[in-house]
Amino acid sequence: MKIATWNVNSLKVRLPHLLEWAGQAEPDLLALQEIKQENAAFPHAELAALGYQAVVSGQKTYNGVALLARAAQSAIVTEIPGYADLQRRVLAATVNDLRVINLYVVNGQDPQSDKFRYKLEWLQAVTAWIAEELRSHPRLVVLGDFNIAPEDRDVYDPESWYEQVLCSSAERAALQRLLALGLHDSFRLCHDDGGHYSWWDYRAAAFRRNQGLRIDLLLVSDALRQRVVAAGIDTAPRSWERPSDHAPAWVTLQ
DNA sequence: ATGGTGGACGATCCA
Repeated sequence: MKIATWNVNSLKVRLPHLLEWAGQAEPDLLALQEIKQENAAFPHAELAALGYQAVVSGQKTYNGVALLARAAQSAIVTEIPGYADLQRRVLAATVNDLRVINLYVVNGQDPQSDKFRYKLEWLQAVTAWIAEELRSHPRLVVLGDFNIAPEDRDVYDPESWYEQVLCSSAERAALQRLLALGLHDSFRLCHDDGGHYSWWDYRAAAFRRNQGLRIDLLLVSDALRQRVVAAGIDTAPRSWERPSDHAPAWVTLQ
């Protein structure tokens, strides 16, 4: 089973890339972030033609997440329990024998900003929710745009990113608290080296120079760890015309 | 060089 995540940065603009990539890569399950459109605008028909059924938590202008799957999805959750949030950033579903949680983690802008406080508060609420989900769903995948590079080896220039947003110790500690629930970064179960990134700034020719960060993650629970066969990031779509600033990341499970 | 680009939307906000 192949599972993937992709921040498409506007599904309206990126639908041709999505159809092209999904048609080639053939994931069984694909989590999307930053679709930036309302549920009513979602391109169900185009994706159904590729064999996908979608569940959507859309929002106009900003945010918005979706889950595409070849199999039926059930027990849909679009809110973090007990945490009032107008921003559409989470989507959970049960697919086959897996529980899947799609996250578009708050960016945070700058460690001194109000948005950063929101990021940490949001991560705390999500972690509490996932702890609860794990109790009833031991076979859990948490995937999405985490807006956190877990370690310096996930950053092209750690010195210039030191204590900057996406890399700060406060964010990394929050991610570690999530992982400590019994989740594993599937990419790191398969690869030890640096230089692998999933996001490159649109500016300063960052992709051409491979100046990126690995911030799009697929976490698997203890019960799924032994089923991980391979993991990777498909950088090709980032080189296509008018790309998302993120590349799709994936994991295959036995 | 304290910038640069891109999406949404229609002046800035967000990333």
